[in-house]
Amino acid sequence: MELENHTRESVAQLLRSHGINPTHQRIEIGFALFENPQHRSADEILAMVNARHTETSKATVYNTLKLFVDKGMVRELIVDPNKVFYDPNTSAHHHFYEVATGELTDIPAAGVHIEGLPQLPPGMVTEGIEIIVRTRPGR
Amino acid sequence: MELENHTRESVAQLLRSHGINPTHQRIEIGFALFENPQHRSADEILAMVNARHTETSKATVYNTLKLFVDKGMVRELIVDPNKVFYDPNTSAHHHFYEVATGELTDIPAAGVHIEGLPQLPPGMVTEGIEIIVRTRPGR
DNA sequence: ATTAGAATTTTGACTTTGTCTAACTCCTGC
DNA sequence: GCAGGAGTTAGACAAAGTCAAAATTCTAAT
Ligand SMILES: [Mn+2]
Ligand SMILES: [Mn+2]
Ligand SMILES: [Zn+2]
Ligand SMILES: [Zn+2]
Repeated sequence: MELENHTRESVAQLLRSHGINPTHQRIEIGFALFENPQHRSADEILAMVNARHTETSKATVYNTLKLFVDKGMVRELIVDPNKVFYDPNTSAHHHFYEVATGELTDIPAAGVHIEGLPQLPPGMVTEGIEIIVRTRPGR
Repeated sequence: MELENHTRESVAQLLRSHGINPTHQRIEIGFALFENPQHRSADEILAMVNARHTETSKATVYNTLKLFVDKGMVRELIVDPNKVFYDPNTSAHHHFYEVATGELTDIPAAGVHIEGLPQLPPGMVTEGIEIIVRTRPGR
C-alpha cells in the first residue's frame, strides 16, 4: 500500500508536480510528512524537521503546511479542538478518531456510501465530504 | 420546528431535567443557546450573556459549556480550526459548513444513510458519527 | 564577478482561544 | 447566624497560530 519509500529527491519531484518550488525547508517538511505517512500536527512536523539540529523556523513550517494544503499536496484535518492535523493521504477517505488518545485511523472511501444528503444551497459547491467516527474505549 | 419559545423558566426546567442545578449564570447561558438556537462559539455566548451589563465571567462560560456538553444538553462541534461551536440541537444530525463565512447549517439525520463503514477496532465503541459537508461559493 | 530583484525564511512580538488556581460569594441546612 | 459545599470570579498562564519587517538566498542579467 504505502510502500512509496520516499527519498528527499522523490519528495522534491512531488513538490514540483504540485507546482511548488522545492527549497531545502520544503523538502524537509515534505519528507517529514511522506517518509512515514501519518496524521501530524504542525508542532510535530516542526520537531521532526529540527530533530538533529534546528534548521527551520516555526513560521516556515506553518507557511509551508498552508502552501501544501493550497496546492493540494496534503489535506487538513479538523477533528481535535486543539490542533489541526495534516494528512499526506489526499485520496478520498474518512476517519476514525479515538477521542481519548487523539489517534486517527483512515477509512478508505471505497466501499463507503452516503445516501440522502440534501441539495446544496444554490450557488454553493462541495469542497469535500468527510465522515468522522468518534470512538472511545468501552464495553 | 424550532418553536419551543424558551423562557428563563423553561431553560431552568431543561437544566434540571439534565441533572444540572439551575443557577443564575447557567440559566443565562442556557437561554443564550436555546432562545434562538444557532451554532455558537464560547466567545459569542459570553458576549450575549453580558450584553446589557457584565454578570458572568469567561471562566464560568467555559466551565458551564463543558458541563452542558458532559450532561448531554448541548453538542460540541469541531469544524473550524479556530474555535469550538456549541450546538443546542442534540438530535442526530449532520452539517453543511460554509468554509468562507464559517456558517453552519443542519442536515437532519433522518434520510441520510451511511453504508460500508468498517468494523470498529476491538474494544472501541462509537461515540458519534458526523458528516461534514464543506462548501464554498462556486459555479 | 557583481548586482538588482524576486522569492523565501527568520525573528520575535502579538492574538486568540482556552485553562487553571486561589480567593471569593452564595446558598442550604442546621 | 454559621458551617460547609457549590458555584463563580479575577487574573495569570499556556498552546496554537499569525504577522510584519528584516535578513537571507536564489536567479538571471549585466
Ligand atoms: Mn484551542
Ligand atoms: Mn487556532
Ligand atoms: Zn487520513
Ligand atoms: Zn447542528
